[in-house]
Amino acid sequence: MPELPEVYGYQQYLENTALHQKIVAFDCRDARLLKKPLADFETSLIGSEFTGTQRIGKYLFVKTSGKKIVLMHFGMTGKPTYYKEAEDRPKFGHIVLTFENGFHFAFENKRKFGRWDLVDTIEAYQKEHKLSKDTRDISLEEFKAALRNRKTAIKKVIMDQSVTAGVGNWIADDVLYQAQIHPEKNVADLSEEEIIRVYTKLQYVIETAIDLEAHYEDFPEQFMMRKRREIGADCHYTNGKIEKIVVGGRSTYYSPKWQHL
DNA sequence: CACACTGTTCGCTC
DNA sequence: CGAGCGAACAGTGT
Repeated sequence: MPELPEVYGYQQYLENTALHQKIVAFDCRDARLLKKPLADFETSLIGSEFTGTQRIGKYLFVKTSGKKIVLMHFGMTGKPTYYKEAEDRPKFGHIVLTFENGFHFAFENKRKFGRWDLVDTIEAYQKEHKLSKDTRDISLEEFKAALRNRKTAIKKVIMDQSVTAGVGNWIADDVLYQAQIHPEKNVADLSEEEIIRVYTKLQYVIETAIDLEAHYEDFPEQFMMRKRREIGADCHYTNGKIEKIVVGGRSTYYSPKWQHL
């Protein structure tokens, strides 16, 4: 599920449920979800509180009253759930915190691609992992600079978290559909005007998704989100059909009549 | 049964 | 060193 708009929602959810409460227990069923030893999480979290959040793309940093910042990455199938009764623990709630008031915060992760890490500073993490600025915060000039010297398909480049943080497979397809650019078009062959169009639609698609709380079925009809999983759907802009190809190893939906190479 | 999947990371080549 | 590429990771859903 999570691209930038979903993680934006998870951030709001966490802020509205889990801040400023003493953590009394930390339970993790599968240590593969933890990038640091379990004992480090226990030491850092038990007795502390979450105090605030900062999100960069799909990376959610949760500040604590202790020394460490918790980094939550939801992978492909993650989401948070706040609940009261122990028996309501979600089936895939592999990491669960318990607060002093008895409520729990679960990190659901069906496919176990999600991760929790402990970091000292967000800036250091960002630098070390070459994580770009959040897509909503990147300027046109910064975006242009990040594209310079790249020589591969535009879709791969906008999905690169070191170029702009937050774009995933679905958003990328919609951005290029709205910008009328073929997903396999080489970045080096894009005109200045096309780059501006990509930047503008990147902001547009993400703001639309945030406004609609990432409920893609509620998107206006002209969005590619509405056509996914429906091969051969009608293109909104032409009398052509939507086709599915593979770009950078990911399923890619586009309209050949609308998006030319 | 076979295949697809909203993401990241690693190892390899150039 | 850094870009590009493909595989690997894990488990569920169809």
